[in-house]
Amino acid sequence: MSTTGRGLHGRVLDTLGPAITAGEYPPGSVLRTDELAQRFDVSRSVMREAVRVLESMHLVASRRRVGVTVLPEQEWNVYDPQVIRWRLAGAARPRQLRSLTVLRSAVEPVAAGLAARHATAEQCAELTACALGMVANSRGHRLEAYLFHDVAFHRVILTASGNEMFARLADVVAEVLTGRTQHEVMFEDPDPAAVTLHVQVAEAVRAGDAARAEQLTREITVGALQELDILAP
Amino acid sequence: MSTTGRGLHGRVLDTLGPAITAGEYPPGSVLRTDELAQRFDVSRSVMREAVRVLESMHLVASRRRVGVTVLPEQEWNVYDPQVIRWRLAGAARPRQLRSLTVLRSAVEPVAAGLAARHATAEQCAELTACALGMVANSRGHRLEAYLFHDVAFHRVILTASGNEMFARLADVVAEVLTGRTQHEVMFEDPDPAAVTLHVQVAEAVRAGDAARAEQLTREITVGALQELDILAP
DNA sequence: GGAACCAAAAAGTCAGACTTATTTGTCACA
DNA sequence: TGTGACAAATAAGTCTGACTTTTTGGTTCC
Repeated sequence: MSTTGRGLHGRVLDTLGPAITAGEYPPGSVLRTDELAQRFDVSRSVMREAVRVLESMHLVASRRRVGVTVLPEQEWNVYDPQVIRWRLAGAARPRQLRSLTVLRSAVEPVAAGLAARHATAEQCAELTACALGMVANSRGHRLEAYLFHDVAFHRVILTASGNEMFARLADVVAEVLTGRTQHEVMFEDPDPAAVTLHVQVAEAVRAGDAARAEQLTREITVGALQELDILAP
Repeated sequence: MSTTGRGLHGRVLDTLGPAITAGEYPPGSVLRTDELAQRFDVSRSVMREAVRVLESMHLVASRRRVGVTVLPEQEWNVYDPQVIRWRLAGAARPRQLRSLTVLRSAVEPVAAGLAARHATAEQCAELTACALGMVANSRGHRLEAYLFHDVAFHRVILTASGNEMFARLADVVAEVLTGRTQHEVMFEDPDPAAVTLHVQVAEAVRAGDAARAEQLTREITVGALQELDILAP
């Protein structure tokens, strides 16, 4: 499913990346390239490539005569899909899921508003199809099929916004939605109110009603926040 | 000021990164590692490290027997600070500035709302100081000092939100604000209404009035959108 | 006690030989 | 004529060993 895997250096990253993002090496820890190369049984060149990638993610900094230093969390490129995946796979998963859901609550309503202005006829059709698919699978433990349409729905919204920054969050949102279904609400049918909201958003986008699309999407994301007990008291 | 520079591979990236993000090599273009190494007069190991970094940014994909293929724009990690810097430095600057401003308009109001709930007394004080600094430099062509406080203001809002994803956008917002001043409005004094809004946001955050902080910040970002002729008709 | 100097350590760089996967082209066979 | 298997070419991938450069920390001398 996930990650690079391509090449030896990718194999090393699959182990080292999750370890670092899991906080296994506290910030300030010093690693030595040669020792790592030995530990992973690869040549120094391969290990150097792996370190370079970690460095470009700001997970570590390499300094002469010192070694490879693990950087504090606030330095990390937390928008790097790879980093996000590593963190979602580790103990930081709940916190990562929360921060991503808050990000969603900021981005998706605005994206929906823009989609209402910029969506093509084709995108409107696809959006409606997704909403209908959600309705059709909203009862009777058809969570897998429901999730499929839910993910597709949000992906269309984000790409139809016409903003590349929003569009690039589609994969992240997909993983949040998938993760939520697979952990919290796995056994219950989805909230009927949420399903209705999706249908209404599709309508609003089709009608070109930006304000309404934004407001309705805001209600959807508020629901997502409440699921995680992130409330506005 | 900017970029890595550290090491030979960094030097290579300083040239290759901007070239690729500028679209100098159309998507699908094939580069060969050996040829690049020759062109930049570095060893293959160094060039491989550079390619690995570009690969982790999803700017290129390396495949055996084929070469290093330039990926289409929609694959790029557009949230990577390095990529953002490269694009801001090139011909794509206006478009990049626009998409980032739209992102700001989505994120900052929500961040301000969260800041109103989570900001410490110290952060509130700093925010007020920033707002006052803006007022003090809002007249008489003191744009540099004004910008300094403006940048600091937005940085405090984003970090005080308590959300790591928002906090990591502080540098990006800083560059947008700086870029805007250095190009568009360089010679005019800032809009008095905008200055007032900043003061009011600081007040709202201090008072813990999340809804008001969010609404006022929304007005600020709407102004930023209007400056770039991104309107809501 | 401070400044200059020296030695060690670890990353950085390079060159060359070798391996492996993938593509493309060719040839034989149906 | 089309199709499948096989062979050759190609470029990335890997490994090794020697060398360079920077930085740090200690030591010595004034």
